[in-house]
Amino acid sequence: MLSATWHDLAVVPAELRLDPTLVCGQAFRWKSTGPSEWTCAIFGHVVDLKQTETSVLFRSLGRLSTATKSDDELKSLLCDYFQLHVSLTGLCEKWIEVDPEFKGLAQTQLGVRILRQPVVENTLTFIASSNNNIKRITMLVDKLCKQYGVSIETEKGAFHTFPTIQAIAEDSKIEQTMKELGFGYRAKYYAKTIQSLVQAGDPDVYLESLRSEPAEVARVELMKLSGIGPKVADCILLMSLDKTDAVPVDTHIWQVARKRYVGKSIDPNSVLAADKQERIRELVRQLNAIKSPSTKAYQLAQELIVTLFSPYAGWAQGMLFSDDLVVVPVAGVAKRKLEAE
DNA sequence: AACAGACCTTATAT
DNA sequence: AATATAAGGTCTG
Repeated sequence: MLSATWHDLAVVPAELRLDPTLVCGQAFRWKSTGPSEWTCAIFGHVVDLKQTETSVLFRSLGRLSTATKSDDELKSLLCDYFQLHVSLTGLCEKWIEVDPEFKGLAQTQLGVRILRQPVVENTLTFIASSNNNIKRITMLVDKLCKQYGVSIETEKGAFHTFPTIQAIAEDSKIEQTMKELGFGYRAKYYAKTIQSLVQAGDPDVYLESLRSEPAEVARVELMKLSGIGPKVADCILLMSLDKTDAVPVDTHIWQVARKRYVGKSIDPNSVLAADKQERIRELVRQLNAIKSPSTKAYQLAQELIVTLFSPYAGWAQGMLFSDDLVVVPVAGVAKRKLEAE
């Protein structure tokens, strides 16, 4: 079989670097298939990506009969997925004006973007993320796809699509199946969430309709689903529902916020309005007073990051989070900086 | 409204 | 080698 030819996504490395973007804990299905090469079954295709010195290339290694044949259409799907209409370098410039210390991140984490992922995939994936680690989340998502997804054969082997809600719903014993796959107590969350999504009509239509709702409304709706609390809801808002100011706060981002801003004074040259500067001082004071993680502590960290980096605070969080991870090349497993220290 | 405790499973630390 | 701790939290009481 003749290999498909590469096409150019036309994006410079400063705007998109695949390696950190695809392993920084927002997407869990891209497989490293070569130096600076990544492969995943998505949009009905097995998409192959390759980072070059000047751009990112893509090609389709195979597809479902229902998927588009057009390279241009696939290209526009990928441009949308990587949200290439957003200028990351432009955002970084703004963030540095507010917080000069962001300059370091703008160098080491440049090219780390927030993806715009299919809502169903993101929702189901992040239910597996609670009280869990990236390595096992990756493994579980892979098992989910192999269990309920569709296999597409390629020259690089078989890749499985992310399953539809309907495909999972056909299983009359979801909880039992997923327990056997290793999901543990989260299996019950899935059984419940799948059930309520099916009852709501077309799950894709419903979940995507949340894109046009205000963030607060969508957040409340998401949290009605079993296994989705405030943190996971914020992940879905940010990574699927276009809420660029949604800032998922976990134990690490809370620590990062404390470490970066407690005890630091606001830069005199900051372009932030006076009332925001005052609010930040107050938030930092309160953040300093709370020594252990709690709902309140997380809310403070969240408001602090939003106040600093709005209207794309979630994107700034993405770089803060990625910075807190260090990739161990040998195992290919993401490990925490703080752990290593 | 706020706050413990429990919780599947796996890997790493002690 | 047995045991504790932590992992992108959520649910329950």
